[in-house]
Amino acid sequence: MDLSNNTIERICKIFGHLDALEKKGVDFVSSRELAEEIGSTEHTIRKDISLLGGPGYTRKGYEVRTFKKELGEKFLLTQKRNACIVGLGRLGTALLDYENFQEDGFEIVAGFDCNVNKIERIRTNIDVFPVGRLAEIVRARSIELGIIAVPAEAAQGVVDQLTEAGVKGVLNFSPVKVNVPANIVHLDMDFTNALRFIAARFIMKKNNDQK
Amino acid sequence: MDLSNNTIERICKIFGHLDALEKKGVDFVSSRELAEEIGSTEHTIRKDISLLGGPGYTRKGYEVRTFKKELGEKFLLTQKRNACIVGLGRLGTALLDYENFQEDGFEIVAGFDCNVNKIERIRTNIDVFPVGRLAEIVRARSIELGIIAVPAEAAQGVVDQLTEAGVKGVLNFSPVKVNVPANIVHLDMDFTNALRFIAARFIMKKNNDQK
DNA sequence: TATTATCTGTGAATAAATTCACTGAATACT
DNA sequence: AGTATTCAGTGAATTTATTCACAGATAATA
Repeated sequence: MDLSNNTIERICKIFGHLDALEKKGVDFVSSRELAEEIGSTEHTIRKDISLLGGPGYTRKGYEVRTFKKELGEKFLLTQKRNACIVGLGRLGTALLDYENFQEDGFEIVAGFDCNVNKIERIRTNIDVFPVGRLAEIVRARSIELGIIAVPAEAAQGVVDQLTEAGVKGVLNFSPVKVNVPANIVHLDMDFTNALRFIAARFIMKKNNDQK
Repeated sequence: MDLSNNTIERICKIFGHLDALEKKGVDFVSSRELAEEIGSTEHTIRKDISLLGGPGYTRKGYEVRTFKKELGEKFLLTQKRNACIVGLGRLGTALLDYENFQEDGFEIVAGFDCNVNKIERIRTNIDVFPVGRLAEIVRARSIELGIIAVPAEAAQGVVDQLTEAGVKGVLNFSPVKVNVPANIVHLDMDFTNALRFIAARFIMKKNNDQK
């Protein structure tokens, strides 16, 4: 099984939507509805799902509960995955109690910062530690995912420590590209780039409309 | 000129990297170096750049200063773009003084929240207002970009108000898909989906390695 | 029970994105 | 000088992703 990044991204969105539907008590959902919800086409969705062999029912669509369960078992979040946040500035502390993580199978089990004063001041029910204890805690708590919320200049160092300590994935919020070993998955979320992207898109749209 | 989203995304990353290089005092950069930095190939980069008609020099590459300037003029950030943040919880306030925005041509000129107590308590040099004044302030301050940091259930309503008031782009941090009119550019940044994506990728990677 | 409508699943067709392969040009080196 | 090297630019080839088109199946309808 070899899914493209595009497919994986859509599958993740589908999973989120199935979760919402399940909570609403909806039993079935069609490829058309899913497509509309996640911003794609029914053809693409069906192709994606066909790669997973998911069972769909004529004139009904996919059964929300079993389909979600299947996706969960196949590669998502059957078991809880432990994560940690490194860098407890404004963004890091905001992420520390971002409730949606917990709801969705990800548990933040530790926070780290190099500034001990900051650590003492943080009021949260999540344990916080100095960065010096990172490797130790990552191993002790079976942390699989590292979330980077440190300033640009510190990001690569933190990533190195995390991968050294054995995390399997890194979500990078710092505004620099980080290098990770080939066997580690990582994703950059650069807010400035996101704004640039939006600005660039609407400039282009304007140009095209003028034509 | 009709650039694909992939191309635009790469161009944005290139722009960011050119900015960093300029600050370091580097004069020229090759397609190979850019590719490595943004995680692509030199071929793709050259194709992207050729669509813009950027001038490259034999055995030297692209001149950092002029190339960055060209990109800026073409569609990015020649002039400052005003943005606002709606929702001043932990994430919203963190974004309020995310310094990188200012450095990069985006200026947060207002924050909004429905909870007046919260508004009064915020200590920042950015003006904050009740959501009721959103349309008024968006117009008065020529706000082009809206950044959504409200809870899921409030997101669509805020987006509607923002687009009604005339913003051109929306960056959505809430964990739901929002609908925008066709002429508005928007981008969803769902943290949970990002973690899911990473988890899914590394599960797949593990499966492939076992083969 | 027959008919119609709707939805999946999938091979084929199309479109899009990436990579290749090569030309031309300027620098560096001998 | 002359030669080798490195880099941009670009049409062609290839790969990848999306869309189409239709068969098969079941539910709804009459």
